[in-house]
Amino acid sequence: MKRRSLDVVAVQKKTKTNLTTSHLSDAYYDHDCFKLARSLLGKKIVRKVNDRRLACKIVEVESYLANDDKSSHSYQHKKTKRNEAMFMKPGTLYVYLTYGMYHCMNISSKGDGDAVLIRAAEPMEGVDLMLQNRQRLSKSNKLFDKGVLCNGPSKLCQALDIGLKQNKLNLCNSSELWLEEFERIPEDTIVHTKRIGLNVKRVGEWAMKPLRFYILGNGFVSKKDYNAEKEMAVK
DNA sequence: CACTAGATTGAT
DNA sequence: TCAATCTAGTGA
Repeated sequence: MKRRSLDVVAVQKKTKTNLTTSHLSDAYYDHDCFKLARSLLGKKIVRKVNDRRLACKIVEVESYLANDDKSSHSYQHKKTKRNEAMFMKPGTLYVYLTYGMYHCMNISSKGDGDAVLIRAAEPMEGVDLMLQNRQRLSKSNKLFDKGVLCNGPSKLCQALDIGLKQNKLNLCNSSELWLEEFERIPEDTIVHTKRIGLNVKRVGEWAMKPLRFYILGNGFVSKKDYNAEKEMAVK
């Protein structure tokens, strides 16, 4: 009896050690929503299913704020059953169902109710399995290629098989989903532009705010803003 | 309770 | 340009 409990402790210690070497830490996520959003670009999302490792590089994100941002689920810090994860500690995953059939994944940042939507990623590891997931979860009969695997928030969730089961998951200590350091993205190669899919009539000025960030020149972004890119070239 | 619109995707 | 598909949010 005594012997067995010691073994359990040993296993836990070993797991913890492994986690600290690869997982981005609590401290990493504890930054305001703008700063975290931009720093997420170039990081690697790692998903483990049935001992298979899937991974992709984050190339596009958006910030959603809890104050006056009418487009945010946490608008005016309103907490509901759906958006609870946005108010949990930085590094908590917020997954929600949209249009009755798709999922989107966000990461809670510092700031009560603020979160970052992961909009697109570049497939890196386990591409075959990601293709299978997409093929299985989408209704399409067509065969997908690598280019359209993760170039949208719900496509990404399909490719990584992320749904409501993963809502409220802690990215700092989960063995099924976490972030790793990967590539440093220089500030001057980050495009700042308005967010996608917002109803201007309903959201007002917040629909125009530059709260979408993506890696300049990356081919796995969901939608490029050539005007914003041109503006950058001038500077 | 009835009704509406949505942080999307894929087909026409 | 439009349908799929369903729930949170709103208002009676």
